Amino acid sequence: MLKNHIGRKPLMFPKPTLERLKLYYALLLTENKDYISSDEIAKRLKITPEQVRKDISHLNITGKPKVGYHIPSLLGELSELFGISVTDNIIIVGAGGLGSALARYKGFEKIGVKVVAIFDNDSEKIGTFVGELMVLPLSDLQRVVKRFKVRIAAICVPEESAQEVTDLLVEKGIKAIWNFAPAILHVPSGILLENEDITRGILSIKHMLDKKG
Amino acid sequence: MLKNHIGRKPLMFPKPTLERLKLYYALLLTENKDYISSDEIAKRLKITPEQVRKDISHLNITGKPKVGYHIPSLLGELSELFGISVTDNIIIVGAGGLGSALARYKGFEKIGVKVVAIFDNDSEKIGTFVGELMVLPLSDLQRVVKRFKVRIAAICVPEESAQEVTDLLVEKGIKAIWNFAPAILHVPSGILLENEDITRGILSIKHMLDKKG
DNA sequence: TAAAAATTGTAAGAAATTTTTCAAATGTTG
DNA sequence: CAACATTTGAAAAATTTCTTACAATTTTTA
Repeated sequence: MLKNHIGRKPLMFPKPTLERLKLYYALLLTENKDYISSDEIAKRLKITPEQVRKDISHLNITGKPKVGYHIPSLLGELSELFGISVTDNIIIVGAGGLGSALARYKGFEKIGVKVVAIFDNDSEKIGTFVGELMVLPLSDLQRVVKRFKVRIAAICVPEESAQEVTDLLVEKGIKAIWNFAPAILHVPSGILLENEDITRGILSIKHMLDKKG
Repeated sequence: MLKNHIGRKPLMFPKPTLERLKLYYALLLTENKDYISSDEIAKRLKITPEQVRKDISHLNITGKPKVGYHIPSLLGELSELFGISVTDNIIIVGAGGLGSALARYKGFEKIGVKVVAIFDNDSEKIGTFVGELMVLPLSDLQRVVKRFKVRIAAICVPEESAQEVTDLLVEKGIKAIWNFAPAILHVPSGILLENEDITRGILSIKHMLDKKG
């Protein structure tokens, strides 16, 4: 359980519930009906409707028997839960293939995320453009973080410099590290670390393909 | 629990355990000592040593009191568990920013994954090179899948064509879909689907930053 | 309007996972 | 070599998460 201070509702979410709530959010975004039943969400996501109802029961929302849940309300609750209504300015460190792809990613807007800068150490890359953004040297980091009130940084540098970059970011006031490097990073307590190592996904696939169906 | 047929050991893994085992694998890859204790693994990954021991107890390996676990053996067990010793030829569909970045990703080799082709529909892109690979039209799909015995395909196309591409891939004999599109995909039973939607990671960050630390 | 059907909400029970505890084994030190 | 410290391994307890079961509510239909 993740505890939460403010009142209103219990506001404690089992971690697995939180993961599923993200899926509901993604699903509902593409839905253009007004109402949806737990049964339908369940079928689409291959889980049980009871599970869906239980998850949703954590939110400040209530469904209508025989009709289902009001999708805009559900989306509203989930937006609030995930802080989507507040736009976060984020920065990307590392303008290689992954960093550039991330900088151009179209999906950020609808979840309240805006990439305000991309950094690199390589003087060949500095000054070139990735989409609309000019690649900046790390010496501009402090200025940008202050100016745009950046709390989140994505790390897209090679494994060997990931820790170094992390330390620098934390020093400059970054509060959350979104790590795309295949490295185990260390952060001071109070700093959030989210690992996005893509090899994990394919390890699951390989495991399942070989060991099961 | 994920059940498994072949004997030797119980070979059933709680899903959370499996996730942590991947982390151990990543951690141990960068380690060059001979032995490591549950305590050290735990400290690095910010979990408890008991948890680590319990996880490792699922494997066909046993630690030495006062010394710890033999790292090469542990790596060997984990490699086998995740099928890393067997190389999988995978293909990428979608030669945009993300697809290209993925095709150039260096980390695949050490987990037994090789990208053998990248596809796109856009005639502007077909024939251009991404690293060493020429972008191919989807009409070449069948040939490549057969020729390289491809079981896994990564989907890096826009949301709106993701389902269509999925259907095509399944039809051509692909057994596992690694989905990078921000879409809820449907696959026939027996086909594995692994979602890698990167927005999920940052939703977690936004939630935690606002609601807690 | 009353009965029927569909759907939510929740409490209780079951299952899965994590934490606690502690005995057994193996090095290490005096 | 004996006492001690460290570390594993495994059983038991506690906690968390999921499933089951069913009552309550609302719409539909006759």
